[in-house]
Amino acid sequence: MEEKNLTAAPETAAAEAAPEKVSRNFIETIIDADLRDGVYDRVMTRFPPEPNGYLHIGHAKSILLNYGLAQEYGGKFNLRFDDTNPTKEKIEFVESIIADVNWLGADYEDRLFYASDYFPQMYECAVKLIKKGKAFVCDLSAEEIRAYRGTLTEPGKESPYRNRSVEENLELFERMKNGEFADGEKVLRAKIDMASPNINMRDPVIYRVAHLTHHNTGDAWCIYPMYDFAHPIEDAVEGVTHSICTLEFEDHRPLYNWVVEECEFPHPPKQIEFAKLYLKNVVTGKRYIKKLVEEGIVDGWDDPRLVSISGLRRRGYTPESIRAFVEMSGISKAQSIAEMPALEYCIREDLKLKVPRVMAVLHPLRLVIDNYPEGQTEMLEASNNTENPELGSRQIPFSRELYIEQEDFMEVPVKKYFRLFPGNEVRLMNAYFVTCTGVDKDGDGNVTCVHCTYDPATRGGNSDTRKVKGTIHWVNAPTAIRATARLYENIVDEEKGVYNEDGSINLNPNSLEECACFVEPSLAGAKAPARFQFVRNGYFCVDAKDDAPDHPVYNRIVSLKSSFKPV
RNA sequence: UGGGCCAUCGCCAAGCGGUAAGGCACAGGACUUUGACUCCUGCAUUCGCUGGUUCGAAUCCAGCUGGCCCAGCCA
Repeated sequence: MEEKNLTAAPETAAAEAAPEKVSRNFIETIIDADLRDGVYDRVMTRFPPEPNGYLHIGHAKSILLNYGLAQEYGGKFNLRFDDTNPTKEKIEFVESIIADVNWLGADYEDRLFYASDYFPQMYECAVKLIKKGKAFVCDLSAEEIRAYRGTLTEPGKESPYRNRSVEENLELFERMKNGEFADGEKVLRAKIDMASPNINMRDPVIYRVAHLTHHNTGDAWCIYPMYDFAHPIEDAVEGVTHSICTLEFEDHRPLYNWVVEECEFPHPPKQIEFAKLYLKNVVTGKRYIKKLVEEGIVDGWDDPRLVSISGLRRRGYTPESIRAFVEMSGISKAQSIAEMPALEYCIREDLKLKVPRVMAVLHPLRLVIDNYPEGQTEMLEASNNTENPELGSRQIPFSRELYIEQEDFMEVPVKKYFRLFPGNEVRLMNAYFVTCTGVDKDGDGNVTCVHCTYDPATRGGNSDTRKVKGTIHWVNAPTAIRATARLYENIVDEEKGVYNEDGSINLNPNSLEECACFVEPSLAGAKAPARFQFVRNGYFCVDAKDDAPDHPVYNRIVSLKSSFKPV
């Protein structure tokens, strides 16, 4: 006890001086040990997408994890397209992936690679295996191979072609390369163990014939390596030290290690698996999103309701907020599902001090200040961000006619309502105290206009004599800019989960509300990706796709939190 | 019922034999020219279960239970 306290004191002092110490994740623990034990003397990671679709939030975790690790250890990070299967890959996807990785800020410097650029090395590795008697050309059909593979509980049977001579295998493999065989006619297989309890080790196919034009290598090849053979070679060739992938590849690790060992790479990379990032009540499946796009339910792969990187970008999320979310979510091997409120917290937190806070009225209601001089307009000063003075202030016009939010007026107030209602006084933010004196109604009894009187002594929103409980925002009617605000909600109906019983997506019919709104004149000319807080409403950004000079369009990134819940 | 992996608060997640960090969410309260922000306060006598080892176990051992992944010439 005594002794512990004596030693604890200086440690505590040191800990206070040092930046806050966050616990290390299991991958960092492994890398620390590797560096300490001299297994590696540097760190190189990589993000290896197949260019067969768009990236989503789950990929962001992998990108930022790999990039972050390289940064942390003063190492290198590569972007590499794992393009070994031309049937699924398109240049369109390589372009979108590059754009997304760049936007996220994962800097691969000049190290943008294509697995297909290593086809010659891979071919040489295959020849080497054949010469070592570790690979053979197999004539079995796909169906036969499947049948010979055995099952999860029964061992497989060896291929009748397993014991071909090295010479014959060499000749046949070369003829495969030369295009003498049709697709599916022959494959090259690793010779490992048909009785292995790990099915990946039962003489896996490592090369197949495919007479196809590849987006990068054109018609140079008609044989293509399989992932399990290609990937370890890609990593080894680039000098990757820690090859980080997701959990479903755990069973492939023995094969990964077999390949690097049999191909005799001097500094073999190490595969480490972590759990993917899933989000609750979110659609990430390619074929589901494809369907939503095709049916016109969403506006393309970058629809702001999707969690594709491009969708998040268009929605107004910042790379910083996504990085914060990924860091907040942590790295482990436990299958996990994060919740949207955590992501929303991250973007609010990021934008809080960074963006101007301005006034916009989403659902307008006219307000007339009857005792304000007709035809007069005055300019009032408003802070751009009350929590960050560096953002300065601006002048906003004020006159007799304004718009306020429909929600901010109730003819018959509910309990604890401290906004505008007949007889009540509120503050118009940055302007004056006003008291509601009455309303105008249309033939159906709907309130069309609220009448108030103002107190000239409260200019700027201050009073020496009294306080008001409510402060509401407004825009000056004559100078307001008409705009469209898109209010997004989850595209999935969260009450019932993502999928219906028939497997279709359980859509939220209210996932998009388009408002004809008014914004204050200071927003004139704002261009994407400009972001703002619309005070009391949420964070918004200029839509990158549909915004036009004569018709501004704003996307709601995220609403503000609210503890006001009328019964 | 072969193999691999996982199991700590509603959701993430530290912890690595010395007596349960932190974040999100949530609930109170203070403050407030945003019912926001900020600030306080609360939120696992307990770590899937059952035994065992130990002075001491979330941490070690054994058995069980539950979940995820694998039988593409996809990645």
